[in-house]
Amino acid sequence: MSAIKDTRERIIDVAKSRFHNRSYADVGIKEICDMAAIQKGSFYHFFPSKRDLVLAVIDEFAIDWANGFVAEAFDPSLPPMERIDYVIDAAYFWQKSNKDLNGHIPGCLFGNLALEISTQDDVLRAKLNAVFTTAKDRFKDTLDEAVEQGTIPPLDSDVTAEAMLAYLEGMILLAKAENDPEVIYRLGPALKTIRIETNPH
Amino acid sequence: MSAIKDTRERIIDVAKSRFHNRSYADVGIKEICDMAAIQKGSFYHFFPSKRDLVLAVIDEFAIDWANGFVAEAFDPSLPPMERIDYVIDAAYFWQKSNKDLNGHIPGCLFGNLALEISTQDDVLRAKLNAVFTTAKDRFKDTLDEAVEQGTIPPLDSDVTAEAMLAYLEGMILLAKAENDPEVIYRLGPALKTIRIETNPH
DNA sequence: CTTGCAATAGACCGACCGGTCAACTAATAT
DNA sequence: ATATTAGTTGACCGGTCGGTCTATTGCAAG
Repeated sequence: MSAIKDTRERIIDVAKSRFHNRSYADVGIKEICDMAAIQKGSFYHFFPSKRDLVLAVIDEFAIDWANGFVAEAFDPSLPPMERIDYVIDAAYFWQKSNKDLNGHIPGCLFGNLALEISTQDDVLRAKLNAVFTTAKDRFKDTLDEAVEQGTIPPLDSDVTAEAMLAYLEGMILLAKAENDPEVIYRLGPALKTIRIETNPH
Repeated sequence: MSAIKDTRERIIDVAKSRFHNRSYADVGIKEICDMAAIQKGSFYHFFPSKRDLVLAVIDEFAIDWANGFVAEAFDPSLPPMERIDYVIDAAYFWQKSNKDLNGHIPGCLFGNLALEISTQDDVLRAKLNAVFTTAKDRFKDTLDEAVEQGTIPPLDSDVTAEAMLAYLEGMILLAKAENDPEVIYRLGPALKTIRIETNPH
């Protein structure tokens, strides 16, 4: 209601962009407090620990993502396989605009965190994994629909969806290493050609 | 020559496995010194900074890798496309054996570091990117050979090679998030089906 | 034997880390 | 009007961070 955003929300906003553009370990509580213009006491009033903050950040970002370009890209009014092209476009523009703003490709927050802390915190790892599973399911639904409509031959939609997600994350990883969003445009077209056949047994 | 390894080498060995299994930020100089059974003075005699250490670790690991399973997988005596299957096998066994040892999939050191520090250190980023370029070239040579032998139709071997590398890194990322090497087996078969056509213009 | 330098030891540094705490203020419910 | 609680302040904590420095050792060349 007020012009000044809720403190908790402000903390998460600040942390979200910083974790995304740098890393979990590199961003300290002090910095987050300064940028959110609050004191440490307030921070620890809302979050018992830094770990609880990143948990909340993952939740919030997953919601942003689902309501943002994922909702657009997986628009049911588009033909199924066109949605997948849309995912590439969305990823490209997102990374590119971020680079234009601050000179660097941030990559995917979930991918970044997964590689940084999966071996160190199993709860965090499981949470990230759940986000990936949700993303995979969007691909799977799309593939199932495409098969139903006869756009593509039947396949193992679940595993193919996972493969597509892997490819997407891999592209973003290489784009980040090269600091060049064009990688996504260059490699993007292959995304919808990935296929894993149904395993007969 | 001596039974006790050279100090510098011991530092790198210790750092290599720790950076790989945890993260750059999470592993401190003190810990590395303790595990290598040396004092800080010795460490800073060989490395001006932690950053210089990780630079050296990347070099060493790239050599290990090239001489290790990369050399095996891209064995010229194998039919080209079989080499690509071998890459999957090698990645699977490497991740699996590491999990059996310490309970966690470490992922790819280069991918881990790329996502952790690409936005924070451009020199490190460029070095990691160079490692990826080298890896891509192995795929490219293999594809060119396959085309030459008529095993596969002509394609854009350079971009396809990059796409294969992206997919490989993406698989490993998801496997780490799931902490399950089977992801690599499940998704692996699609690697050699990735194709990007030559762009006519 | 001595000179010189690479290698090592280990105490030390200021800065910063995540986190705590007691005191205070503002809003709300009765 | 009062009691209760949510929110906030900012000083403070022990520990660890990457890194420095001086002193000492071991070895090798002259």
